[in-house]
Amino acid sequence: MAEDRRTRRTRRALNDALVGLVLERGYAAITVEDIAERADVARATFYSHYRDKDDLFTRVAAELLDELRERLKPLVAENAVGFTGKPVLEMFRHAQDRRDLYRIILRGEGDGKPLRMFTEDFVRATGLEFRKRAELNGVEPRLAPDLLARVWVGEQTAVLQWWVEHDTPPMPAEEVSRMLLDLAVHGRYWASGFPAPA
Amino acid sequence: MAEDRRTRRTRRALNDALVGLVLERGYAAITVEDIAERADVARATFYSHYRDKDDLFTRVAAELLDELRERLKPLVAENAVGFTGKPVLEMFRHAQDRRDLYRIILRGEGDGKPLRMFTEDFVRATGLEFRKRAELNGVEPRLAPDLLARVWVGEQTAVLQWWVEHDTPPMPAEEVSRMLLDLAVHGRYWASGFPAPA
DNA sequence: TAAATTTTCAGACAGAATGTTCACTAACTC
DNA sequence: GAGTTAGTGAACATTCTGTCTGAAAATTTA
Repeated sequence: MAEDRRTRRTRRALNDALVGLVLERGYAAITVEDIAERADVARATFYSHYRDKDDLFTRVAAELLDELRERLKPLVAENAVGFTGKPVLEMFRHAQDRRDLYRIILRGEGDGKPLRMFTEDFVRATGLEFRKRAELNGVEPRLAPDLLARVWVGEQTAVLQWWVEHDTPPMPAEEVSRMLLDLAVHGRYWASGFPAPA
Repeated sequence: MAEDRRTRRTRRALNDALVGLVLERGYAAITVEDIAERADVARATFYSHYRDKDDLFTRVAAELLDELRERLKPLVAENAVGFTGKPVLEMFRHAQDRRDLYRIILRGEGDGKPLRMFTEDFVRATGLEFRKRAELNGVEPRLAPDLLARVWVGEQTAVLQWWVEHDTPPMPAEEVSRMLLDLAVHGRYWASGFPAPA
């Protein structure tokens, strides 16, 4: 028995209503009533699907994360040797496709809970990757992989946020991900045009 | 006429109560009643000082920012030529002194509003600094200063958050700020132990 | 110290949003 | 077409909000 068409429809409508409203008015300013109204659904129906506003937002964010993981999976497996920009680029593309949702999550709406989910997940995966890579290539990291992962994730989310907040993209996904990679590889002196010190 | 001692006392009590409660239960879970109770103040008194919960949090965060700016001021003026780690170190020290407040802000409590204030302010100052420095030294940035500022702020806040979330600091302020600086200067290949590619 | 000013207090109030329940109707699956 | 499941709308108690009292307490000022 496949999922009932009605539940699919109302869930979808509620998800969309949430994202739209949060984008317009901010998470704190909207009520369950508002969401139900925009979705054209009775308020009681909302509660038969989600415990509360938070529950809805959390699930929407979790689904986005699943979607992202799914898109990244084939790319991370492939390049276990060196750093390539492929996963980074794919994330920017994903953000382009689902810009509204990325926006509100990266803004820290919902008391930052969805953003924390996103970040923590990201840090975990990155840290793992860094450690694996160091071991595989027999190199000794000069900095703790955990710290390195935080920094890398921090950079990426900062730029991602900046990028999605523009109504019209300030540069294509390819360009911004290339810049980010160059910066990570060469460091800030390189990027700012200064000659590197001793 | 100096400020009435009573207002100083109750404001202080309300500020502390807010920070403590948010740390324990999260911003969304606490009510004005809770804050007033912990501060041992009538609820009506709360409203004679602040418009609502948000207003209180916003002002507390703004005061922290002022405090930080005050501590940073002498350090940024002095080193207009090269990059030194002094302002970074000072920020970590400030975070150490006011750890609880830093924690809740960096967690994105209060729908991320205080965090956005923090970040935006930081980005603005950093961007300005970058531009000034490039001009002063007659170098041509390879990346837009704005983007560079975002990245730098993203790195710093990510590490800062990681650092304050430990009950006992994982490393002293001096060490973490030095690491961060090394990383920014030399880039990720250097940090991870890989030989830099062409 | 006394008078004048300001702040705090406790309680009451209407309004808004929450989360639950229920009997009924509509839509869907098989 | 029969049987099952989901959505409806209305009602309900509860909680929190923000505002407003008049009286009591603490403070500043003279």
